[in-house]
Amino acid sequence: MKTNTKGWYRAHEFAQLAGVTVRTLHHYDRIGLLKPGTRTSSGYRQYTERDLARLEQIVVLKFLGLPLKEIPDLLRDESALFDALRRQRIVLSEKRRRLDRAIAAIEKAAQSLRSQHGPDWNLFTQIIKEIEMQANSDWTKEYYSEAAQAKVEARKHLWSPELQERVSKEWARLIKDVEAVIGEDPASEKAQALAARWKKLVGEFTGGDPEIQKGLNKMWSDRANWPQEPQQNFQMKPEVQTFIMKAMDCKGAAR
Amino acid sequence: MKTNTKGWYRAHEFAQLAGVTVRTLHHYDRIGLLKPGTRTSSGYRQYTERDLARLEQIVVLKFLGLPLKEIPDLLRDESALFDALRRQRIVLSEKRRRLDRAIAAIEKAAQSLRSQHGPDWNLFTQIIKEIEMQANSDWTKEYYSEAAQAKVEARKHLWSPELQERVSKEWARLIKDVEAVIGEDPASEKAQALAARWKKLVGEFTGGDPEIQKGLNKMWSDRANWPQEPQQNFQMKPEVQTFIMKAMDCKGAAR
DNA sequence: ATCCGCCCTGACGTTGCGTCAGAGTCAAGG
DNA sequence: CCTTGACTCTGACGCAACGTCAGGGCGGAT
Repeated sequence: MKTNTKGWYRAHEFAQLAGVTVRTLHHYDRIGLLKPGTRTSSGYRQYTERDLARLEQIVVLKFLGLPLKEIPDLLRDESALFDALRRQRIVLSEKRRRLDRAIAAIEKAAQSLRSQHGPDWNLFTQIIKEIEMQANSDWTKEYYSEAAQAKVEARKHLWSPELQERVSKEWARLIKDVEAVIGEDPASEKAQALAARWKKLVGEFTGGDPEIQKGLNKMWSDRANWPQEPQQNFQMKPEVQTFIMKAMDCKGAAR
Repeated sequence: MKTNTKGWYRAHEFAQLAGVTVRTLHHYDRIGLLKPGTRTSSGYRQYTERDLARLEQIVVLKFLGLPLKEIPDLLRDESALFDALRRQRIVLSEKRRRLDRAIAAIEKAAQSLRSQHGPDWNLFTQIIKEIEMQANSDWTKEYYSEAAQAKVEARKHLWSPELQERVSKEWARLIKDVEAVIGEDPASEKAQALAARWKKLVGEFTGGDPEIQKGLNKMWSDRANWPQEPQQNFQMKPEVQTFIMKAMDCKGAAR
């Protein structure tokens, strides 16, 4: 270990070794991500070889787009790390798809604008809006934070085909059942039973993650179709949705 | 124009029409990007059909990754818009390349980790660092803001081969000349003449853009090699750089 | 009259540092 | 010994584009 003649690094050299700035080191220190083991009597940070190893790991994970506040956990728990990497791969692919769409939009627009003599905003807007629509058909984008999106994506892959099969069938039956009693009192026992089934299914689908459920509810609150993800289409009439919402509200109020 | 029975939209409906949130409208109002023409006596925003058209344009440009604060200019000046779109395409491609690298990193790492029985941080770190290096060989990333990067990229394409040829030759000569007088007084006339030539060349290379120059200086201040962009290598000894910096400082002080 | 839904204006939170400002420290040169 | 000059430290504000309360009005329907 040629840790320099002193046996430790000062901020500037340490930062250069890892290709970051001194400010970054201060930041990491403050948020507790990387604290130098010791300080001099005058308060100078003393970084060691071990700190360098950790910093390099941090830099790598940051490069992969992982948020700083998750990194401590990931460095402590290997399985969490692998999990995060799997999720992150999916997130990154999705980001790339979005970028591709944006690039395609620019190119298409530029093309049509060159062929015209002047700029045609209508055409321009239309072209890009079309491509935007494609993006929006990816429903998670609208209702989930990036972190939650990752979770959703991760869950998708945890889903065994059988589980998918079962849930989708149950959902179809449930929707049918609801349609049958749609005129009745949302506070009736029948309706309440349906609401309970509904809640349970949502729980299975979301894996009990409150963040994912929140997004789902948000979606239902202004759209009435289910994501057409695998092959199934859980489209339901607005009344079905309204009814269930009411029934669940009753329950909440009756609590 | 079926602008609703009232002839104008309230925040919520207007927002839904354009696929944004009310908060977004407030934001755009505050920053002056999109102000409703009128307000009711009680302060309610009244959006018109024309506002909708503008908002749609804004949404499109935002989708393409353009910063909000540039959008007003772009909507006013068509040539500026085209220019921005050209630059943005380059920026987006570059972003995509970075994403690709990150994805490749994860996949490579995952692969090698699967073949091992346990996780091997060294290997892992190494793999990703390699890929990171590729990214860093793209020098602009380290010293320019995204906006400035776009400008740099744009300039690259404006560079005629002859201009490139000329500048690179001049630069080589200049470096040689500086090496010859390196022991002398940075305030001497000779040195000052060289500093002037230096400044002029930097001006030609950067197109006079202060932001690009700033990045260049930043780079010089902690590294002493020129980007090996086209084929040329403008590597110079640290002393050369130090000397020129001093000479330029003298001039600044003598002002 | 009242209720529900929508509207308003602050104002703080987020992410990862950049960028001063003001002040102390350390090693070398005069 | 004192002065530089190169580093170091700790705040604290800035940025991009809103999200998310909090606290308090408006408007139309019942």
